[in-house]
Amino acid sequence: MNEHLIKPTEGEMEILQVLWKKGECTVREVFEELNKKDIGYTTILKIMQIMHEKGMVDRNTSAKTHIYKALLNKENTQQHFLNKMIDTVYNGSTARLVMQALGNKSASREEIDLIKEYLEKLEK
Amino acid sequence: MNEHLIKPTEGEMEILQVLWKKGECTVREVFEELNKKDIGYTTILKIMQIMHEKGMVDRNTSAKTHIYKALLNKENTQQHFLNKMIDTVYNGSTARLVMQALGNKSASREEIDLIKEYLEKLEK
DNA sequence: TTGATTCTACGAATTACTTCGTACATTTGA
DNA sequence: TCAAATGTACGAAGTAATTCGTAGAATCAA
Repeated sequence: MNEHLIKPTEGEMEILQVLWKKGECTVREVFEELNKKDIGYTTILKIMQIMHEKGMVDRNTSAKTHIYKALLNKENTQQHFLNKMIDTVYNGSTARLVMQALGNKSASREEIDLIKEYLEKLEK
Repeated sequence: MNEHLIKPTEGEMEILQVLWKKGECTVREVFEELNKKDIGYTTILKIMQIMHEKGMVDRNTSAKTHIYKALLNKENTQQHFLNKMIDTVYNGSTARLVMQALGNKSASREEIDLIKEYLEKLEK
């Protein structure tokens, strides 16, 4: 797999999130999902066209309004970013990353329980 | 604190890693530490100069060879990247990130034990 | 002392992402 | 039917990071 296929930019990543969540989308749907930021419709369109050129998304152009679909696998893509981050930000230490993630306020009680369960399963 | 102060680029991050690890460094030391990649000496120099303009590093210019030192706090900076990643890559779920990190081959037995200990401590 | 080395500074080229205006086609609905 | 709305395509400008060549100063070593 080509490198660039699994290296979406930040903007591409936001669009991928929407595609992963909703399955298939028009540009307008993505635009509306993201419209917290003030960013133009044609900007989203352009990025999605570029993603198509790069092979990150598939699109159905049989109707006037094109329907887009992610071609990148969510888990692989996340893993890619995770590995890169462990490498460049945590100097290769998964444990450092995990502990920092757990230590911050963003990990709730439920999340921590979830993780403990997961660890028990990993044991076996 | 200005936004850009805690948003090093990828290249800047690699240099910060070295500065955090070694404390104080000349450009040449950073260059040598990173020289796995084939990247020129003046490139590193330039980035470090830009980091200085941005206020990310301090430098002592009393001698011909300048000595650089990180001004960014390691933990804050890592936290910043982590939060951003949880947000843009894991849709806000810390647990998803942690479990994926634990599930991959990069988490060794020892690292997992370390994390379990850490969780026990968190309990109290 | 003087030639080689090492260093900084500067500037320019390159690359890549983002952003949006505009043109033009299609669809819709009054 | 025809004006408004909605859509795509295209190109160009803006922004930021990376890369390195070259010039000139300082240092070093024979």
